[in-house]
Amino acid sequence: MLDGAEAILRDEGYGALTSRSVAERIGVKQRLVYYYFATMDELIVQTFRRLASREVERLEAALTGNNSLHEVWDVCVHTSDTRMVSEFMALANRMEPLREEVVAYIETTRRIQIAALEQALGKDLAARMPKAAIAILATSAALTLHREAAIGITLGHDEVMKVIEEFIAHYAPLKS
Amino acid sequence: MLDGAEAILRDEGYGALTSRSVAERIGVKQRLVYYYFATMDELIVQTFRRLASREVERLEAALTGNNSLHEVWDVCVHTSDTRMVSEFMALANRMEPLREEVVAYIETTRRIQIAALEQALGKDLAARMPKAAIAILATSAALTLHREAAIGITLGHDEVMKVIEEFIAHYAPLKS
DNA sequence: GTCTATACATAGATAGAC
DNA sequence: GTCTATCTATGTATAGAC
Repeated sequence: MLDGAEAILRDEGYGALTSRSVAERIGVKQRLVYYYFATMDELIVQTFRRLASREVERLEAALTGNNSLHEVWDVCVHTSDTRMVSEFMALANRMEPLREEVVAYIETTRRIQIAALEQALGKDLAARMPKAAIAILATSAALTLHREAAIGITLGHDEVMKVIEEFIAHYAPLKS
Repeated sequence: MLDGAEAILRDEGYGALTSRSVAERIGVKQRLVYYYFATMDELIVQTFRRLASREVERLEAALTGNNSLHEVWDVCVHTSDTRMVSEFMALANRMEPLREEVVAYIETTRRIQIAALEQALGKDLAARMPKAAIAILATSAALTLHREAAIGITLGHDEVMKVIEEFIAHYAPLKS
């Protein structure tokens, strides 16, 4: 059921996420949704909770690697869940219980990204730029690229990816 | 009526934008919305069109100034419409006529931002970084800051604003 | 132009049989 | 656990009076 909810959010956005659409997606009747979840809000929160913990796990695993910065960046970019996080952020504006979880999730991922930068950059020259700023610049750009690509915009996309990847390659040369 | 639609999008998101909510907002009956607009989609497209042309005008005016980069950045940050552009992007995913207009709008604003960077940076060292990349990094971060602030996140916000403002101040010293 | 009234679809949620 | 059936609220959109 959570799988169905995720699929709908990813493919059609939260406007299409209804008890009926979830039920149809997984081949059961609408009533069953309310057997497992008291309200739609609860289904949404639990869907987010599962997605968020899965993402945090991926990021934490990437952080332990030998090339943590590359791996963390890879997780940030090659996730088809970017669209979903965007949907959850929109929902969070008017669902208090979800809001708290989204806030906690974003702060956690940001801290992991900052940790990866600190490991990679050390006391290098790049230390002039606060790690938090680099993390926000890079992840914001990744989000924008996904959102824009979804509606057919590509202007400048190659350039910004190149800049970020060269930055990473420069300050965190690959170890084997 | 367009004012009412904007207010709702800004305050409550597109999920709350209905013919009834617009009518109530401006103190008329729901039927009147369909006197002025054939469908809700048409109201949405026209609301976006007005907002977009207003933004483009502001950006173009900023571009002609003596400190164009500062002014363009100022327009990008000090617009309470960031939230709305976000809502329109979400809507564009499932409304073809709106999609085209949103694409055109974003490409236009990006070109203006790039023009401002070219004026300010000239053949400076910063030319190593493509202007399109700088534009995307900065505007994406501005969008993220607005969206996150709306749900109560501030982690790293001061740092990234400082980085961007110092970049601008460094490469485009203020002229009087 | 602005209104009352209403048709019709679909949303969330519940009752109760099997 | 899963179903059929249904209640109520709210959405888009239209008919037609004033």
